[in-house]
Amino acid sequence: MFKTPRGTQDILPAEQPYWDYVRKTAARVAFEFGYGRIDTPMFEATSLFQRGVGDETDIVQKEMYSFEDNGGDSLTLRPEGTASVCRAYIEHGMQNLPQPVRQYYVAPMFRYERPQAGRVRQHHQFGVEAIGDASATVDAEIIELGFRYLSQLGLSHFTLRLNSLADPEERKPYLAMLHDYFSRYSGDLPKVDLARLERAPLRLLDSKEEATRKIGEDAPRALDYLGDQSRLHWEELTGLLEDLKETYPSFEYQTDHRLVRGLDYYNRTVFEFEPQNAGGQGTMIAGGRYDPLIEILGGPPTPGIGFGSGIERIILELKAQEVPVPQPDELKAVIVSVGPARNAASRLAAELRSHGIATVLAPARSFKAQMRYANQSGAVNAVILGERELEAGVAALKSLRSDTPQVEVPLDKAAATLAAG
RNA sequence: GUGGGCGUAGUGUAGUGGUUAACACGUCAGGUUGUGGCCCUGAAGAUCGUGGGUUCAAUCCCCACCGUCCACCCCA
Repeated sequence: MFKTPRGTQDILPAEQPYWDYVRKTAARVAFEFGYGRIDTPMFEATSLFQRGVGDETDIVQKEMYSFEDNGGDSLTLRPEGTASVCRAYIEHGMQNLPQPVRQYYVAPMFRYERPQAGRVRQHHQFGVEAIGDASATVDAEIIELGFRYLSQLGLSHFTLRLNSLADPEERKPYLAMLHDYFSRYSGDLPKVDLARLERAPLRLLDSKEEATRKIGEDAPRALDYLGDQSRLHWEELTGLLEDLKETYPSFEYQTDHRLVRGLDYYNRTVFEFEPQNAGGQGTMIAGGRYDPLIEILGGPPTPGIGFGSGIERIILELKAQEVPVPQPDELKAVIVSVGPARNAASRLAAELRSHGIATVLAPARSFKAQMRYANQSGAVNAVILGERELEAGVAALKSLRSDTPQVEVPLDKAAATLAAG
């Protein structure tokens, strides 16, 4: 028997209210901040991600769905959204638009990973990108957007962590210092982290190993190695975030020098929103500034900042916090009909639908079975159309939700009566 | 990629080294002739994840693989 490929899932009708709710909320909040929707292809040139995400990252090294098409081009199912949006920015000359260019997307992403809670091979992200403005105002705007998104969804009990990774030229000496620092404790480091020390020293800072965390508490902090520009940027940002507390009484953030990033293109501001009782894969929003990226991709030097938010994880959290989500519009009418009235029933169904009344025909079974069907369908009304009604030119309307008595209405009044009720 | 838990009808579970694998929910039908919900009766639905092995005999024991869940890794 066929099954969904590993790490993928069908989103069945019963789940759709959550998806509708999240997508609509995302679109509304993006709109409120002046972000326009962008859709990019689901696959791109493989080299876009190699260059943009970083050749050395795990995503590119071992998680991409890459294939060669019949023309011999190497293509890759996008593992993240930022590279594509930046490619579009360059390709369509968006530097000629008023800056910054604000765009958002809701789209599936693909990574060959081992599935677990909050991690699948096809996941969906709501992402926003503001390209073309280096000022801290935009950093604050993006963070506010993320906060508002979560708040509007009805989520609470989440935290915002914030850090600066400095600019690339400032990071080099910092990384060297970090490496030296941890090397001094190499005897006390667990195996996993010893391996990481050479590969990605920053990663030691957010290690889950107790021993490493302890050592990491006194490790050199990127924030202490910011250059003048980066420092000014940081101070402006934290100032703006303090102001945000005036607008949003529940807004909080904490700077956390252990917050780092796996993707290469980030500089300066990085941030994450996560649930307070986060399990393994809890991060709901992760973002940051990526000033070097556009140039890396062959565009003019152009700053940018954005975030990605995993919809599957948001939905997990909506369920965990028991946030009620709007249910789809209800089915209004099930037409129950027998024998010679079935044709008239079809015509009546078309008539009701043309008035925007959701209508289904009960299956051609016994009368009793049709009534049962109507009851189980969850519809508001049964519309009964039998020989007697047909002769009288009426339909019998019976409420399935209450015990109000059944009424007969002329066929041409049925739509109006149902719409009113 | 590493480690651990788990794989029995659509769903949730029970069960046993040996004849027709059980229960609940769900589905379908019927309970007299045109009225649902409750109730009653019946039916359909499972190669007991797959492939090997042990055994006279395996759904049950062993191994491998696959899948799933969880943690690591990584990340949204």
